[in-house]
Amino acid sequence: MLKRLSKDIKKLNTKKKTTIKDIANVLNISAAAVSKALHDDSRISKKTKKAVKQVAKNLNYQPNHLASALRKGKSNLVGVIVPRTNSNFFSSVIQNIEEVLNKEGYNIIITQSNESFKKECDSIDTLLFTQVDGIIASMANETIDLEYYEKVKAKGIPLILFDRGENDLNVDYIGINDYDSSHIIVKHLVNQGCKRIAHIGGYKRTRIFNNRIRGYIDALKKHNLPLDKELLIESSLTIEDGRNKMAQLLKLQNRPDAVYIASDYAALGALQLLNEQNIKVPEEIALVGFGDEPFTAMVTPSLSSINQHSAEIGKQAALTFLSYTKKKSIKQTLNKIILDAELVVRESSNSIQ
Amino acid sequence: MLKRLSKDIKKLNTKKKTTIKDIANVLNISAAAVSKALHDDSRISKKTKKAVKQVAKNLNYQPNHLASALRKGKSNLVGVIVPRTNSNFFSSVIQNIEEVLNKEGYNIIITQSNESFKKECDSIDTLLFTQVDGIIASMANETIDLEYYEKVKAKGIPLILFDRGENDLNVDYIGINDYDSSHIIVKHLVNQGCKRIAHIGGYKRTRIFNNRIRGYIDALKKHNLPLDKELLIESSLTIEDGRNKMAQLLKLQNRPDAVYIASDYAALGALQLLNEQNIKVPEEIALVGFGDEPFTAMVTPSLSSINQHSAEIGKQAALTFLSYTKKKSIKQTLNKIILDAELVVRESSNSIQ
DNA sequence: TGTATATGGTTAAACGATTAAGCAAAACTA
DNA sequence: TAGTTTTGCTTAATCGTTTAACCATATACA
Repeated sequence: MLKRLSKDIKKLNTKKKTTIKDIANVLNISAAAVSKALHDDSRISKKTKKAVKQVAKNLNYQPNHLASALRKGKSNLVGVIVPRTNSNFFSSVIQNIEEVLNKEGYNIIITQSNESFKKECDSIDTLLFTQVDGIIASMANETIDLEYYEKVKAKGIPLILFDRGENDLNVDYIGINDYDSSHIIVKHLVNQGCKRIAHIGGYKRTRIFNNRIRGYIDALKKHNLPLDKELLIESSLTIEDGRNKMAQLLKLQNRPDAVYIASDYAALGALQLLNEQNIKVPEEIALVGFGDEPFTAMVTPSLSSINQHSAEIGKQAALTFLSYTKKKSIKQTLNKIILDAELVVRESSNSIQ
Repeated sequence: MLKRLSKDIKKLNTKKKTTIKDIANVLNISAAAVSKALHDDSRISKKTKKAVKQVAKNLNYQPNHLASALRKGKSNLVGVIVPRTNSNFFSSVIQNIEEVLNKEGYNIIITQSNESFKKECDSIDTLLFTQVDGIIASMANETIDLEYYEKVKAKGIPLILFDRGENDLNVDYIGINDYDSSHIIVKHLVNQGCKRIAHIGGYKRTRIFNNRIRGYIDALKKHNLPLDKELLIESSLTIEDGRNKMAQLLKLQNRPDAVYIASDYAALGALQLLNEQNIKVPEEIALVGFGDEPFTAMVTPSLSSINQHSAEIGKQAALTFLSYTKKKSIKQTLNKIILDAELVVRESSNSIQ
């Protein structure tokens, strides 16, 4: 009796969130009925449903997501791990993932690894701790050890990789055809009359960059151009490093007449150096970047680049995750979606204007 | 009996996650004791604690975050809303928020409003639905109606705003001194000998941009410069619009000799146009941007800009949130943290080199 | 020796929503 | 009219963790 009283007092003091129980009390029905009514269960009469929804609105009822998640064993949360968010590619991918998943009642948790392996492992732990229903990730440059991702797989949580991540994990992957992209670029440059085409590529250990390098090498061969090792450089692909590696190329006795750079950011650094040194682009040296970041259209001269279809990658990644939620058994299979990339030709590689 | 059997079979089939109950069973103690042991409760002996932790490790126990969140009434999740993530400022703020909060056991959910009011409202709903313990936000350009934020306040969920968001909501705010920043910039330009200083500003309705505009006007007055309405332009501050508004300024009979632009992105657009038209920066027109994005140091000529202390803003925002978690009663008070901004002088406004 | 105080737990009730199982009343069927 | 089906709910268990309240035993103290 006393207990009940203190409880009632408590109810008066604290603006408690309304629960289905509160609704049930008002209508003198069971909480179960309320739950069912809110979910349009066929076993509840239209009249009751209407009443329940009305009261829910009046009391400003907000379902307790934690409770239903606990009961149902799923959180409706999807974790997204990206190397960084401040590139247009990743933020666009994220935006599209969010758009698709929100419609299906999922929310996303974004974490950035900042290209750090350790931070990436922490992110995975964090996401698992938060009981996400799935993880969509693009790996950090540093990541070679896949143990943490195996952990996710072992838990039976759907894992989808995009862009960075094609590897031996045997999980779904969405990305563009990096090997072909290199072919398209080299062919374009050859058509422009270039004969000494350099490549400032990413780290070979990262599969996508390795594919671009392989594509570059094979494309040279295809066009009967010799492979000059001085013209093939590994880079971290930041703006600064693009600048540095371009400086390295300029020091060569026999300079390249074109440079294909595996990232727009590095290409921007390279372009700035060329501009400063009054080296004419594309006349003296043609330039092609990768990623089609918005600024490529805005710099002078504008940068040719590869459109990675970030929106489509995001959508496909989300849809791939959703396909698992509809299956009964979660058996991860290697399911690669490889999109064709598209070369956007701009001033930096277009001499026939 | 049959029921119990089927349950046991189920246990064999599905790799069920281990719970505190499983640990309790192994050690023949109660689940409550396990819970307490894991939380280093003083009423549990060292011996038991040690045993519990050992078994937990062996069984690869991962606490069910949803269950504890439900029970404790808090999710240990903090929502972060930003206009977009693909600017260095916001991604740096986010990174620092995350760093501080992770240490205290909080995770963050990032959502981007894409400068859309509607998307921002959706984000708020989403975050409330996910039962976040707090929201740290920077408002979209569009946002004038504060009803949704009032909703957050009404629910008693700590709300902290940064950068965009100084307004009448009466909640904590962390930002830089925009008014003073304008003064610093104008003073610097005057010192460089500039006499006709233009300002491409943001939308007046957004308080921070309005403060920059007010600062600009007052600073002109202070230095006995006339205010020419033609030289004060409102802009969306994108790269494209920076270009357009600069074109507008170039059309004037009496061109400015300096332009102070309220965003580095717009400043970049302006700079590109000037470069294309071979207008010398800073000799003919000096340029100062805002935000100190990394690319300002990389463009030619490098752009002078205002350092907004993104890292510090992120840290302070996180710490402000944490201060609420330690208080008993959540009484939101207007608590502004205004950081002094810092002008980084680069080539675009430095004629005395 | 009897009482007080630690010590080291246990029990059981929550948190809020979901859901399998049950059950009464109404409606239909033959 | 008896039996079956449908309708529309209720009951009670459950998700995994936390925590207030309780209890037994050991130790301390006078």
